[in-house]
Amino acid sequence: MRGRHPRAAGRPRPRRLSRRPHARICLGRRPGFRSSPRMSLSRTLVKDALLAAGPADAILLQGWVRTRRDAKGFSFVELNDGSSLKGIQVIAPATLPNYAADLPRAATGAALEVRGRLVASQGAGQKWEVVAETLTVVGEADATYPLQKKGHSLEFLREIAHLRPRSNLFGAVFRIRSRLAYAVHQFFQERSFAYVHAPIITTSDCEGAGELFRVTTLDASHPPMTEAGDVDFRQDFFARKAYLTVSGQLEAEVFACALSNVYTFGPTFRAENSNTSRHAAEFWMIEPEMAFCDLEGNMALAEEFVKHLIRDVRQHCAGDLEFLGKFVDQGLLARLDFVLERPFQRCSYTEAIELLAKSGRTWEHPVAWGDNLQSEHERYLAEEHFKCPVTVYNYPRTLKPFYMRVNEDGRTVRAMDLLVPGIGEIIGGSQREERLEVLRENLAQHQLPEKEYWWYLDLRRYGTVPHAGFGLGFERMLMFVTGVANIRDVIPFARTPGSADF
RNA sequence: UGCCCGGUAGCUCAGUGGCAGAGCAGGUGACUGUUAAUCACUUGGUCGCUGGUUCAAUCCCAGCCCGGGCAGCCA
Repeated sequence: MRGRHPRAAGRPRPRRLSRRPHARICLGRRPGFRSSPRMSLSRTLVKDALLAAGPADAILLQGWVRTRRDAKGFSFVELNDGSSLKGIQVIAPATLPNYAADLPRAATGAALEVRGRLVASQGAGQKWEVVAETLTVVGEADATYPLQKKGHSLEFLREIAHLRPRSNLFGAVFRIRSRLAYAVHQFFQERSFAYVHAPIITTSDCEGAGELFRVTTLDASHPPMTEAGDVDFRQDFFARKAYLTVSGQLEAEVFACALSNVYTFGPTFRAENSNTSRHAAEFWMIEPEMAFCDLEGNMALAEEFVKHLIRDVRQHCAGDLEFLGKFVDQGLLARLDFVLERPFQRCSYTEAIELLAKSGRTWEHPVAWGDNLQSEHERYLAEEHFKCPVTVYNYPRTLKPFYMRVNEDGRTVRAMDLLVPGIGEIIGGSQREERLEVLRENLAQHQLPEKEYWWYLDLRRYGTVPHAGFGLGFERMLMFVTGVANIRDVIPFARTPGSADF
C-alpha cells in the first residue's frame, strides 16, 4: 500500500538529506538552528513555519505546489504540505541556477523541496515567506493534473479520491477526522474506559442490525455441497458461515462485565442497499459499554461525549473549521457553539408522538404510537421543535432489538436515539436487559435461537449487572462537525452500493 | 429497492432539429511583490452508450450505463 503500487510511482518521497549533503550551503552551521551532527537540515512543516517566532537563516520545506505566479526577476510559489490549510509563499529568485530549467516544471501539483531563508513578507497576505536558495522539483505534475486552481464539484472530487486529499476542503476534513479520532480515545482514556478490539469477522448472523457481508474462502462457482443440495459451509474456513461485523456491542458487553467501562472504535459493515447521503457499507463506529449503569447514565455520557468531541475539534482545528464555515456551511461555527452551550433536550418516545400529532403538520408518514419515527419526524423534533440535539428514549418494545431492557410497563424498552439537526440519528443506544429470564423471553419473541447466544446469556448467569451503552457513527459525527453533507466526503475511500473504487 | 434530477472541452456550465459555445485550466506573448494575479492571442469535442423517428439528432423517443437528490433500512 505504501509506494509499492505502480500508481504510486510518481509519488514524491522525502529525501534522506544526510546522504545528499549540499556543500554549497552549510546550513547546519548557522547559529540558532537545529542541526544533526552530519550537518543536514531537518524538514520544517509548513504549519510550523507559518507560526515562526522570528526569521530563520536556514529552513527546509517539502510539499506540493498549489499555484505559481511568475513576476519579473522571480516567481511566487505557494507550497502546501498538508500540515495546515494554509500554504507558505516561496520566493524563487531568477538568480537560482536552475530557475529557467525548473520553475516551469514547478506547476500546480508538483512536489518540491525548498531550502532557503524564512523572512518577513513584503506582501500583505502573509506574515512569513521563504526566499529559496535551492529549489528542487522532486516530482513533476503535468497539465493533466486534475486539481486546478478553482472550485471543483464534490462529485468530481469523489472520482479522484486518490488526489482529493490535496484539495483545501478534503485536507481540512481529513485533518479534522484524524483529530476527532484522537479526541475519541482521549475522552474515554481520561475516564478509565478500556479500549476493546471487537472482532471484525463474526459468526453470529442474527443481531438484527442489518444485512451482513459474507466472509468465505469457498470457490463461488464450485462450492462444496451437502447431500441435501445446500452449500456445505462446514468445509469453509471457519467451518461455518461467517460475516463482517455489524456491531461490536455484544462483545463490548462481555468486556464491560469484566473491566467495568469499555469502548470499541473500529470499522463496521452493513450490506444494506442504502443509497443516501448518510449511509455507507463500511463505516466506523464507537461503542462505549458501561457496567453498573442505567439509561440515565447512558444519556449523560452520550451528551458529555458529543460535547467533548465538538469542543476538542473547535479548539484544535480552528483554521480548518473556519474554512469549512466559509465555503461549506455558513452556519457551522454558530451551530457548534450553540450545541456546546445548551443542554441536550430529552423526550420520551410517547411524548414525541404527542408532539408530532399536535404539531399541526401533515406528515407523509402517519404518526402513531408503535410506529417508527420517520426521517421527517426526527427532523421536525431536532430542527424545528427543539432546535437542538434531542434524545428520544423509551421506545416501543416491538421496534427494538432483543437485548434492550424492558420497562416496568412491559411495552417499552430503555432505548435512546440522539437526534441532531441536519443529520438525524447520530447515536443509538440502550440499557441492556440484564435479567436472564426476560432476555430469554425476548430471544424467543424475536425468534432467535438461544444456543447461538449461549455466551451472551452466560453474562446474565454469572454476576449479571445493569449495564448500558450506545453506538456513535463516527462519520455522522464528522458530518455534523464539518458541515459536510455527504458521508462519502468524510471517509477517505467510501464504500457504497455498486461502488468500491480505490 | 422505489420516486425524481442530471450526463456537452481537462474542470464548471450555457446552448440548439440544420458549421459546437463561455469562463477557468493548458500553450504563446506582455506586464507585474503577486495572493485562485492581470491583459492579449491561442490549442482543445465520440455532446454517456445503443437503437429508433427524421432529408438531417448533441437536441425528440426507447432501452441501458454512470452520477446525484429524496424515501425506506440504520450509525
